[in-house]
Amino acid sequence: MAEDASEGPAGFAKEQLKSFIERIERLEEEKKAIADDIKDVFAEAKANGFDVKALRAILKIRKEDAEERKELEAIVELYLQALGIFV
Amino acid sequence: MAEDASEGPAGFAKEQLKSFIERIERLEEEKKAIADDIKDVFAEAKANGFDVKALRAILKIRKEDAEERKELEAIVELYLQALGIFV
Amino acid sequence: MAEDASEGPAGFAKEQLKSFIERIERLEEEKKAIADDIKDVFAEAKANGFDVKALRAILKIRKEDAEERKELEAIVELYLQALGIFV
Amino acid sequence: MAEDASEGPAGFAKEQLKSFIERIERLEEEKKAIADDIKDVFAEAKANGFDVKALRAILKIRKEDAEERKELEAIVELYLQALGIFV
DNA sequence: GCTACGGCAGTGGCAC
DNA sequence: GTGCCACTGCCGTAGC
Repeated sequence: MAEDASEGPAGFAKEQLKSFIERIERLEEEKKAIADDIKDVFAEAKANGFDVKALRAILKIRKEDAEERKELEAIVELYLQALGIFV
Repeated sequence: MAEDASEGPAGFAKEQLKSFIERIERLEEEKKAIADDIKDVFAEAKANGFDVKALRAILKIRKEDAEERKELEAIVELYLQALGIFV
Repeated sequence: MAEDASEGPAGFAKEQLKSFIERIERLEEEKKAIADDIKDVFAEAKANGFDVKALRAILKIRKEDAEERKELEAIVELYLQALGIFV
Repeated sequence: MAEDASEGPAGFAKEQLKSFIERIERLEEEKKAIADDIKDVFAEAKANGFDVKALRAILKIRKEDAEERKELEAIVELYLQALGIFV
């Protein structure tokens, strides 16, 4: 037989391609489901009288604080390394 | 005491707010984890010689097809219901 | 003469197109020149014993602080508006 | 006095550091201003009926051509130099 | 050369 | 029904 079992007439791994496509599509479905869940939570919060825009602002600030903290730790680490020669 | 135990001095349900915030943050973490997984799959596909841009194009086409199909089904359903009155 | 002097046989404003293209190319050159200047400054700093990575970290933090400050002002404004009914 | 007047207690040239940071921030502002100008030109072109995507494609092609030409010239130059030994 | 990041454009949902 | 805002995906740029 002239060709590898894993490759079709087109000369590439058709099954592998199919697999990648399907894995991604599956993951994207999951991602979308979670995005929908998030929407639901906002809707529920709103139904309980919370201001969605304000909630978003809070989430944003908390996210940025967390990131900034990580960055700060990184830069401290960086400085410590830079100073390491003197320690 | 004039106010409900679930409400603090600020006059709103602090615990409830906290709950909403945390639920959303948790979901966003999950979403991000999946996004990372998708990235990994693309990377793996690339490592296996596939063109990522082409993969994206395929995914896009399939997605559009799926949506068109859903729309078609929806409209067919609508017609069937409309006809149902007479059937 | 059947056609406007500003339009060629292709039916659109060739000169105008040329003008847009050249304006953008000129601006992109300027942009690149500045990017190169920035690179030079980093190189100079490095030659003076500064850690480029640390410089970048500082710049990033300063940039984010400035942005965050703007956002904070925006959210304060938001709150003030929300409270406006009580003022 | 053990240390240079230009260095503070921290043992490095604080003023120099400040200078580098500010020079870079200034240049980045200029760069951003130009990027905004470019945006404006695209917007203007669009308002005049041009397809922005097509404009970008043209710019890309011209840029690649220019780069290829430069590379070609560089290699020709290299050859000429190599041959120069024997000429 | 590849990877990661940031900015921009297009799309969809929400409020008015 | 229209306009506005947020989200996602895409592209070009910058760093390792």
